[in-house]
Amino acid sequence: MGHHCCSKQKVKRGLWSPEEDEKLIRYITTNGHGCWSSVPKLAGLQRCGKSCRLRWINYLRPDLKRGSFSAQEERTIIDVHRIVGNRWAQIAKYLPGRTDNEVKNFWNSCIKKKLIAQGLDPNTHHLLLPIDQINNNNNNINACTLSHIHQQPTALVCSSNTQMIKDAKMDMKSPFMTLPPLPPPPDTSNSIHPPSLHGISAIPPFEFLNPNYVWMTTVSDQNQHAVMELVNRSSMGRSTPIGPYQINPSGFEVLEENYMRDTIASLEPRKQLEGVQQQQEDKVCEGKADNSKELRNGENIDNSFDSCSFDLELEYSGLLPCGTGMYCSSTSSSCIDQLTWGDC
DNA sequence: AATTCGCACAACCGCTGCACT
DNA sequence: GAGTGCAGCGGTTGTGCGAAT
Repeated sequence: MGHHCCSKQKVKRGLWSPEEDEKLIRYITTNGHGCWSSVPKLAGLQRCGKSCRLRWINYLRPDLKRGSFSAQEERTIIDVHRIVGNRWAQIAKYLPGRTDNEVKNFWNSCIKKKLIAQGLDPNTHHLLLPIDQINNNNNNINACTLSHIHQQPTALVCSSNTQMIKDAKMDMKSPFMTLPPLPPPPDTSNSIHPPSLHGISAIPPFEFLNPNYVWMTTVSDQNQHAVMELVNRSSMGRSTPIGPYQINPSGFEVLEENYMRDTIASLEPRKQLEGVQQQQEDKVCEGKADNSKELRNGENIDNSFDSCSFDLELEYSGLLPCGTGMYCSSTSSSCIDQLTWGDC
C-alpha cells in the first residue's frame, strides 16, 4: 500500500538502504528536488515522493546537525514550546541544523519527562501540584505569588529592576513575561525581528509581531539582563488585581497561541513590519492603548483575549536563572527553587 | 545465552493550507 | 468560488539496539 499521493505506484516502505540514500543524494545534489512527486521516478527509486522528501529533510540534508542536543538547544526548545506549543517546525527554526522531527522526538523522549519530573505539565508548562500543596511546602510565598507562578511557572523572568516592575503596576490579559534571549531563526529572508540585545534577538518574533503587545526592552544597571515587558495595550489603565482562582491557568495561553498563529499567518511580512513599526511608534508617542486596530477580517484582536490580568505589584521578587533550564526566585528559598533540571 | 523491556529515532499516515487553474 | 495537486506539518507507529532479567 502506498501513500494516497502515489497509490498507483509500487512503492517500497520502511528503512532506507544506503543505496537508496545514495541515489537520492546524487539526484538532488545535481538536479535539486523540484517537484517531490517526480523525484523517485527521476532518481530511480521505488519510493513515493513524500517519503523521499522526508528522507532528505530529516536525514540526508547536508546542513543537518547530528548528535545530541546541547543544554542551550534544550532550553530553547522549552522556551519556544511554552510559547508556540507543539509546533515543532516553528521550534526547529530556532535550532539550526535540527529538524522538526528531531525536535519532536527529543521532546517526547526527554524534555517531556523532565518537565513531568519537575512537576510541570509539559503541555501547559504549568505546575501540576495544586496550589494548596505548594503553599504547604513553602510559607515564604504568598498566595498571589503562587497564583502567578501557577499560571506561568516557566515564565522566565530575569529582572533586577524591581522598582520598574513595581512602577509598572498594571493589568495584563497576558502574562508579564521575560524570556532569556533566543537566537532568531536562521532564515531571515521573510521575517522581521524584534529589537536585539548584543546582537541577539531578545524577543521571540511571535510576540514581537504581536501588535497587541508593546515591547519595552531595558537593560538593568546591575546585571545587564534584558528585561522585556509584555504590556497589553488595550488593558492598560484598568486595575483589576486578581486572586489565585480568578483565572483559568491555561486559558490565556490558548488564546495567545491562537492569536499569534492567526496573526502571523494572516500578515504579509511587509505589512507585519510596517504594522509593528507603526504600533511601536504609536506606543512611544501616545503611550496609550489603541483598541481600534483590527488586523484581520474585522475581528478585533483585543477580543481574542479573555480578561486575565496580573497585578505586578504583588509579584516578582526577582526570578533568576537557576541551573541550565529552570528559573527560580533569587530572594527566597521556595519550592520553585527546587525546580532544577536533572540529567536527561 | 535467551528473552524481555525500554528507549531513541526513523518513517509513515492523515490532515491542512496554499497555489494554481 | 470550486476543484485539484502539492508541500508541509504534527501525531503515531515501527524498528533497531542496548540494558536488564
